[in-house]
Amino acid sequence: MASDQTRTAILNAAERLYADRGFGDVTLRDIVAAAGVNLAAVNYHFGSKDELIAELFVTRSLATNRERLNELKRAEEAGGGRASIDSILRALVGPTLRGCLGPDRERSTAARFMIRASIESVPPIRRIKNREVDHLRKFAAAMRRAMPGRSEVDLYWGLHFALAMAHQTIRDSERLTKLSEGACDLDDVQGIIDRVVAVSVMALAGGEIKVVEKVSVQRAR
Amino acid sequence: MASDQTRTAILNAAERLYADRGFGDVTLRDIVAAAGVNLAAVNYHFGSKDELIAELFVTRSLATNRERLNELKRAEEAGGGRASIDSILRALVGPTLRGCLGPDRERSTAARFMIRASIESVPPIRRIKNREVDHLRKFAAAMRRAMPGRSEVDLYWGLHFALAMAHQTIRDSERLTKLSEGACDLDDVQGIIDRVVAVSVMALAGGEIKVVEKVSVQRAR
DNA sequence: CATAGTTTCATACAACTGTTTGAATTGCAA
DNA sequence: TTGCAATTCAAACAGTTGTATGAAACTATG
Repeated sequence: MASDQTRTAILNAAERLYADRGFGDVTLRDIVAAAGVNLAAVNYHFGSKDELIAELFVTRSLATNRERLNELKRAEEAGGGRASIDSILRALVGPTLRGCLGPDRERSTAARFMIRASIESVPPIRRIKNREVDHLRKFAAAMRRAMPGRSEVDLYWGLHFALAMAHQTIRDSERLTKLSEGACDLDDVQGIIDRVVAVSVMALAGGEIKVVEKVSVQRAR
Repeated sequence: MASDQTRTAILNAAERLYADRGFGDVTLRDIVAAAGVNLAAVNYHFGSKDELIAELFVTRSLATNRERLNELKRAEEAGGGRASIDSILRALVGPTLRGCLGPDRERSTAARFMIRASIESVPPIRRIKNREVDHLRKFAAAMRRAMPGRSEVDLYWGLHFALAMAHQTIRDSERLTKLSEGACDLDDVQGIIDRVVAVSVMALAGGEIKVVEKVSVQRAR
């Protein structure tokens, strides 16, 4: 049963290539060359190029969502059923940022692939991506519990901005490095997470120091 | 001299198509069909597809930068030589947001094209885009003057986050609309600009917050 | 009007895309 | 071993891509 070997070789090669170069200019021939398998193997094992992409996206999407929800659950348990806004946002942006940035990018391929997928809206993915909203709704609900005084609209914008900062940091880390001439350390993942979370919390809490102190405590560990 | 007519027809059609559907799946034949000109006209007037894209990007890039700098200059004059951090950030994200969002998207094609260009990194554009850093440096300098007490790193991150929120809002406005079930009004451009600027200013001006964070950093090391 | 230079056009080209085919090979059960 | 299904492979397919060609149509100047 060597079929599994070929299948996973294709999946791994495709994920890496898509993560590195985007969906636009990666051909099936590139993938099979990188995987060391025959061209027809893709269609044999997956049916079509689109189905390969879809499988890749679904698998990784579920994994990322699971990781986020696990972290959210841990935060809620630690807080006696109600997580702090700080820890909620940390659960939201932490997994992706940790996966994409930092010096050890072993697992990062998966996360970088997801970033690509969230940027280049290719048809097979677009059809699936609607479910992401349902996933984010869980975080919106947790945020509502953490900040009952805040309006729905403010909460949604806060969530949106948190994801925006995280994603853009991953996508365009190069520009920030150039602009700051290396002063902004993109390898300090924990620092980046702290920063993104701190700004998001400020945006939601209107700059209350109490909340912020919590951030600093976690950062110092 | 009807050549100009054909040239601009191609430029307009290409810009609109690229803005709407991305660089990935817009062919020269799509462009010439939309422009109502012959297929060979593109290569005759621009040399190649890549040169067409490059010209489009350079033109629009200069226009956007000019608009931003004009707004920055006005803000600096109004402030007697030193613009407020608020107005600087407004000059940075305002033009793009106004161009891309809102109910009257007549001029938006140019701005949406620029967003596409900043997302899908196609070779002819990638070669040019390094100049953007020089442009952003002017805003970084203005921010430095407005907040002399702030560290360079904090300023760069603030600039980076401001752009991140603006771009993501344009790019993924659909998700926010769905998530909030229409509660977040993407047509209220001025409100969005205010929101992005407010959060960015908070991220930069949250004085005590940053101090606390800095202390915690020292403790952490 | 005539003519030189510019612009348009239909058409063809070579390269590349995802997909299919049918034969060859493999691994395992009888 | 024999037989059979699953898998791999080289080759070819039809479609699309950006680009090139050479003739036709046009424009403006003498």
